[in-house]
Amino acid sequence: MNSRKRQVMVAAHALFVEKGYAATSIQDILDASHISKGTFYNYFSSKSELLINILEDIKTETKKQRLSVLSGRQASDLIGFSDQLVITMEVNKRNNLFILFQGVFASEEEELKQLVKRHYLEELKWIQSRIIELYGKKVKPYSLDLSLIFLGSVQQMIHLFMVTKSESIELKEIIAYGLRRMDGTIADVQSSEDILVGEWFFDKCFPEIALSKEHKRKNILERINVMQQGASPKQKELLGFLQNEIKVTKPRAAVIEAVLGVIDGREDLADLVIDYLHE
Amino acid sequence: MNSRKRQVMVAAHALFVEKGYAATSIQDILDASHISKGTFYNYFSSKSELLINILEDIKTETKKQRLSVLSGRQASDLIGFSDQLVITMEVNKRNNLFILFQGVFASEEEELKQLVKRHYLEELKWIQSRIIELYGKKVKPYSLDLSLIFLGSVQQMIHLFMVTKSESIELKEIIAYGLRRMDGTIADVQSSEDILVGEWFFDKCFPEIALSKEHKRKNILERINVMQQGASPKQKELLGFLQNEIKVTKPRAAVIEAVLGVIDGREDLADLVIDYLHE
DNA sequence: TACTATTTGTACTGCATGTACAATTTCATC
DNA sequence: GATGAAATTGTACATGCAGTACAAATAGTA
Repeated sequence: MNSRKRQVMVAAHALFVEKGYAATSIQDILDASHISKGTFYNYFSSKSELLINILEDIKTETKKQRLSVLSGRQASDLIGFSDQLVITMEVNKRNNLFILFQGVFASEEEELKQLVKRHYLEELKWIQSRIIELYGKKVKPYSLDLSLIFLGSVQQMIHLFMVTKSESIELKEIIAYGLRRMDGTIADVQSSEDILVGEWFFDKCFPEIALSKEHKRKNILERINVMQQGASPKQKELLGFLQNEIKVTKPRAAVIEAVLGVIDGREDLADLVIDYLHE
Repeated sequence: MNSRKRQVMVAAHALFVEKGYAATSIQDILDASHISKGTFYNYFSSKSELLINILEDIKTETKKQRLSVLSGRQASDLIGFSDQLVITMEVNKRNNLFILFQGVFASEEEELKQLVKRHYLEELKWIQSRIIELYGKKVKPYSLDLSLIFLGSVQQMIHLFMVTKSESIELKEIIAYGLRRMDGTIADVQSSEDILVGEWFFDKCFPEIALSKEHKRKNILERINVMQQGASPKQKELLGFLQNEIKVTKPRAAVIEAVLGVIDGREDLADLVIDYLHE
């Protein structure tokens, strides 16, 4: 990316984190990044568009880190999930995203609001899919409820600690506590068969956010990429085959299932692929 | 209150709910309430002070409604708690408080931020004390954790429905679901003796928010007031005695306990009073 | 009616976003 | 090193907002 543009984004990012979005005027950004107003409006049509750029940067950075945490581990590894959550929350904290999002949500910039909304729904969807991967298909009917309870609890706790400026408790502990509660809650909702939102909420209300076929495929390919890191040549060959076959218009389901049968740590992948093929 | 001031507050309140705080300019308020700028600044030193006035109105209104819901019922009545929560959340929704608070939190008005912070901590504290009343002293060590989980889950669900503009689920259902989960969670944390925040968090971090002696006394007097509605003359006499005795510098504990022994629905009150006397 | 308090209208300051554009600098290419 | 296109700058300008100041008009009251 253009170095001037990057320069502005870095300076603005720092200012937003330090003083907040609303409190940072464009003049502040011009001063901090040593550029003129004209140049600024060459690259960004407004302060809010600048923020959109920054947020998208953060988003892709988070996604990358989350995937790298998982490399070499199974998708059904609880520690892996916990680490992913810690990383996510740390990024949020480091970038003051809680405050930033709150400000955006109350602002009048429609585009920004949409971005934050979409980001929220995607994060929720991600937690939901990870919960299914971790706890198995039996929790599927309760997966969205569980996600809401988990995310809500954790965020509420973080919020309390931020409000009281209390540094005594670590993100890691909060998330670990939330995950411990998850076990109890799963047993609870399963035994009572108690459902509030239902697993298909997204598909009904927001088809564009729901895991579309493309979305699922991308997911699978990403997962395969992660699995390939450090795999044996034989495993790599199998994974490579899957990668190509998935992309084909009419994947040969029987062959794929056979290949899946001899892949190490296939369980999570198999679930995803079978779900994908059967749609 | 001065009718002009009220007139401004009503108009501004409507505008804030409709368009949001940030999006409402003072000029909008002047137009809507048909007053001049001069008059506005006679009554309020700024837009944020106006909002503070409105929020305080809403707060006292909520408190009043919450108490009236409880009249004629025991404090340990789960339905009563549920109704109180529904009322609270309905007020929040009607006044767009979620959005309003978010905006405030991201703004630069220190006084407003403090108000919202305090309000949040007080609400949390209220939920905590109600949970103890409802589920007994045995949940005390877990009461703050439970409050955070409950409030977080419910808010997260409401947030999801607001973001997706889905009207299909009622506040009442959400709260009922949250309370059903509470039972499971209580069993869970009790059997594992798992504590994250600890019951004394407020006392350690925020002594001014914690239930001070005065605060507790006020609480008891309010509760007695509620109990007096519709009570028999005899009961009223007993309650009236308590009301006076509590206010005294050195309340006669033995007498109070004797009187408590013959009051209908004394259990909750007795807990509060004994806790108050033993401090 | 006369006195007082409230209310109004208007004009002003200061700061913010955003536009327009001519003047200047930078930089690759010849 | 000269040249021309592209990037960058500085400046002036339009607009809208919060908040101040104050003289003039109005309403309420005794």
